[in-house]
Amino acid sequence: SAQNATMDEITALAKRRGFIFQSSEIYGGLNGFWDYGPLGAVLKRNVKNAWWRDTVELRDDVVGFDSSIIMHPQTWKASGHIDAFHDKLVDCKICKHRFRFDHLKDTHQCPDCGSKESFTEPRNFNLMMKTQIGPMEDTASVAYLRPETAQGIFVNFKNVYQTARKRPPFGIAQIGKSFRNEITPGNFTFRVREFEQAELEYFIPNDGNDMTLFAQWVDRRKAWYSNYGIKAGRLRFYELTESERPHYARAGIDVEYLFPWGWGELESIAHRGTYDLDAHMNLSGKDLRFFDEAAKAHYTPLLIECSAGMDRTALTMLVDAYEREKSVDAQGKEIERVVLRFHPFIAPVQVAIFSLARNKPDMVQKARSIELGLRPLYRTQYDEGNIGQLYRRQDEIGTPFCVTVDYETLDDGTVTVRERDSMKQERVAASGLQAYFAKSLPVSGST
RNA sequence: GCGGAAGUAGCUCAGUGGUAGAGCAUCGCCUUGCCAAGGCGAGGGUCGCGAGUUCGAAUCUCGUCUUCCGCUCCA
Repeated sequence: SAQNATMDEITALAKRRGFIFQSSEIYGGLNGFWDYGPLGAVLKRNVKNAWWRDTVELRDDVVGFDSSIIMHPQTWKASGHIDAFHDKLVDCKICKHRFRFDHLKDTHQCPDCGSKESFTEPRNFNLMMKTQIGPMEDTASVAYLRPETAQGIFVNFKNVYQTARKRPPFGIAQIGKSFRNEITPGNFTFRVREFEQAELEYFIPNDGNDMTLFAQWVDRRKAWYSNYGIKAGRLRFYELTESERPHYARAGIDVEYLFPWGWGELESIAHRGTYDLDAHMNLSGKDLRFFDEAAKAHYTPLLIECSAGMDRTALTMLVDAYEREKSVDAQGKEIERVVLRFHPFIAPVQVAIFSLARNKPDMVQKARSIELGLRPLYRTQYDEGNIGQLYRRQDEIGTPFCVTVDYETLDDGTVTVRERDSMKQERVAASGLQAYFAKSLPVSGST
C-alpha cells in the first residue's frame, strides 16, 4: 500500500539524499533561498530540458531566447511593476491588520478595529529587488533584478521575429532566473525569493481564432504534465473568472498541484491580448506591429502566455513521485520502502550498476566496464556492497533500473536487471543491455 | 510585519552551572550474496551566531539569524 507524503518527509529526504539544501546554511541560512545538491541539480535540469524539448525543440513555430536579468529600468515602468510593486503599507498596532496606505479613507483610524492613531509609519514594500549599475551609488544608477522573464522577450520582440523570420502565430520561449521580495517565503522551495521561470510568449494574428489557439496550449500543457506522470487527481486546470484575472486578460488558467499543504500554482496560462506590446510601444515610441499582407494593414498580435515555475515543477515531481510502500517480508514482518517513482527522463540516475561483491576484482571490473559502456547513453552510477541496501538506496533517489553483476556473470555473461516499481528481476546478457534499455529508457534529448 | 514554539553530530533526540552523549546514517575491513538495518573499527559537534553574567555557560540574561504553527500578504 502507498500513502501520501508529508512535507517533512519530503524535505528530510531532499536533504538526506542531496536534492535540496537551505542556502548559506553555515551562516544560519537565508529565508527564501535554496541550493540544489548533486541530485537536485540534475532533477531540475531534467525538468527544464523536458519543458524546453516540448515547447521549443519539437515545434517549428517556437524559438528559444535568453535575455539578461538586469534590464533598462524603463522596462519595469512599462510593465507596471514599478507602480504595482511600490505600495506603501501600514500596520494597525492594535489588531495587527495591514493596509495599503493610499487605500485608507481615514489615515488616522483603523477601518477594522476602529483604533485611532494606532498605525505604524507608512513603509515602502518594494517587491522588486534593487541593485545599482556601476560603482557609483546614485539615483541614476538604480536597476532591478527582473521579477519575471517575459519582459526580456517583449522588448526583443522585433529583433527576434526579424532575425528568426517568423510571423504569427509563433512563439518565443525562455527559461531563466527571476527575483521577488516575497513577503512570506515558505513551503520549502514553493514560495521563494529567487526562482526559475519557463515562459512561452506565443504571438497570434487577431483573426478570431485566438480562443482556439489558447485551448490548444492548455491541451499541450495538460499532455506535458500527464506525460511525465503527474497524478491526474492531484493536478487541476483552474479557469479564472473575469474578476480573478487582470482587466486586460481575456482568459486565464492556473495549473495547480495538490501539495501536502493544499493547492499551489505551478503555471499560469493567460490570454493577454495586446497589453504587453501596447505598453512597450507606448513608452518606447517604437512600432512593434506586424503588417498583414492580405489586409494591407498593420496590427498588434495577440498574446498567449504559458508561465511555469521550474522550481515548483521540480518540487511537484519530487512530491508526486514520493511513496512509502508497505509490504511484508518472507518472515511475515512488516517492512517499508521509500521510492521515488520518477519518470525515466526526470530521474537523476537512470541506471545503477552494482557489483554483488566488493572484494572480487573480476566482478568489480566487469561492473565498472558495463557502467562505462552505458554512460554515454544514460545517467549512470556504480556502487557495490549489500545488494538489498543498494536497491533501497536507488529506490530513494528514484533510479528506474539497477543492473547487478554477480558470480553467474563471470561464467555466462548475463546480469540481473531489476526494475524500480515492480521490483521484478530479469536475466539479460550484458552484451544486450543497450538494446534492452532502448525499449524503456529515453536517451538524452528524447522525451 | 505581528503572536506563539523551537534551534546540541548528516538525521531523531538526551543532557537544567563543573571533561560533549546515544541510536540511526556515513566511511573502512570482515561476513553475507538478489531486496536494507550481522561483527569489528573510524571519522564527524567551538551545542545556530554575537555579546553579557560567572572561577566556570549547551544550561542563566540580552541581541540577532533561521525554522515551524497561526494571522497578514498573495503584487
